[in-house]
Amino acid sequence: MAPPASPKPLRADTERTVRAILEAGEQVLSANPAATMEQIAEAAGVARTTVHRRFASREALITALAAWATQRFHEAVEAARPQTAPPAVALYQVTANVLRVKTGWGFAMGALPTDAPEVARVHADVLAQCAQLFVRLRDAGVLPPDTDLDWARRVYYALIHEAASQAPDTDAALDSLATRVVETLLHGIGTSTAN
Amino acid sequence: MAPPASPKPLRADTERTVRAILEAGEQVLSANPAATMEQIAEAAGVARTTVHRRFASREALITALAAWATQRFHEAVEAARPQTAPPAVALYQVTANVLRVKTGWGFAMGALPTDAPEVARVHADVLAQCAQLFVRLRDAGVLPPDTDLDWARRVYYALIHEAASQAPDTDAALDSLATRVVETLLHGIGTSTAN
DNA sequence: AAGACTTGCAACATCGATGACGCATGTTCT
DNA sequence: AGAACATGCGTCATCGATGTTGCAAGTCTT
Repeated sequence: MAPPASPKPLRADTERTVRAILEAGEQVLSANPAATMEQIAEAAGVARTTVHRRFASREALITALAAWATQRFHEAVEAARPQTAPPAVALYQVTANVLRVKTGWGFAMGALPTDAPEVARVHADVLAQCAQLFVRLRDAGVLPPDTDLDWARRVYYALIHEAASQAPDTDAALDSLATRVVETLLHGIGTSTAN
Repeated sequence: MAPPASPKPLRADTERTVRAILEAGEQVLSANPAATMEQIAEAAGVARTTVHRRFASREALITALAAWATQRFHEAVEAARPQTAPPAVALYQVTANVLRVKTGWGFAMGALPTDAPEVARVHADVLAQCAQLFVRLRDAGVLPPDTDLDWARRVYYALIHEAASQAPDTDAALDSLATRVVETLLHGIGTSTAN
């Protein structure tokens, strides 16, 4: 559907519209997965027919949306260099980057059993990088050797998801949130001397 | 809609059907919030018309579903005596009880901005009890004095939600899960000596 | 067993969402 | 400026989901 080299350079006009629709779609659908095309169009500031012109069907929009959101998510992870940076640093960077991007992506990531080929691949890649990062964290001694890495990853996702529910408005707030997520992930919320 | 003393004792027949529909509704809608009445009816093993006979409209079903799930949730919390039991014990008990009940209630709790009067009241009550429990945990020294109680509660919810994604089949598995949730909540997943 | 109630089935009506056009009016690119 | 393209708007067709009703067969209560 979307070859690496775009076959036709879209007109500036069109690209803006497509972006607006995708962003609005993410926004609206995350709030209500059963939202209508009209609601999405309205949120995007375009006519309903325009949405249909750009995306043949509702399903096509959903797929494109998943691909788009996944792409942005992937970029956020990549930018943290999780493979090469010191694992503790990478963990923080990934957290901050993802929190910046994820302003209500709960839809495109969670509620989407997208069976599109490309999306699944990128998604799996992100998952693998995340898993790899946790392995490095364990090997670096940040996590104990007997850590259940699957549980660790899921807790991490859950914390990020929760933290992302309040959108940070400034960079300071973003860093504050990321710090909180990492701290909670590693040390929990109890008194460190307990148990 | 549902006075404390039920005006007419339902026939055994009817009650079974209603329960089946509610359970199926919870199950199906948590998997797909946009599921049709037919899918719910099918999952409940009844005809679609029967669903409409018991619940006037789709909205009525959703509302009843919210009320029902909230009720079960409330019972699970109550049974742990969060106000009187030692806070650490209560935390564990609440966790275990909720995990037992919540086999895919992600729908009725999260995706439901139900504005029904009774539901909202019970929901608020549960929230208050949870908040109160965290206050008691803090006062008991399990949590540090400067704990952000709102963040603590949200992390707790998120962890339970995550843990509930894999339904425990035995009591042992249930306790194992509850332990894991409480441990993670208090100590995180990092090495305890770190930082 | 008899009456009251419930369920399944089939048929029907309705309504909103989806999707497709054509046309007049902007926008963009060259 | 001029060609090419995108958009908004109104219109129309279609389809699936919702909700209703009548009737025959089954289930529960007493």
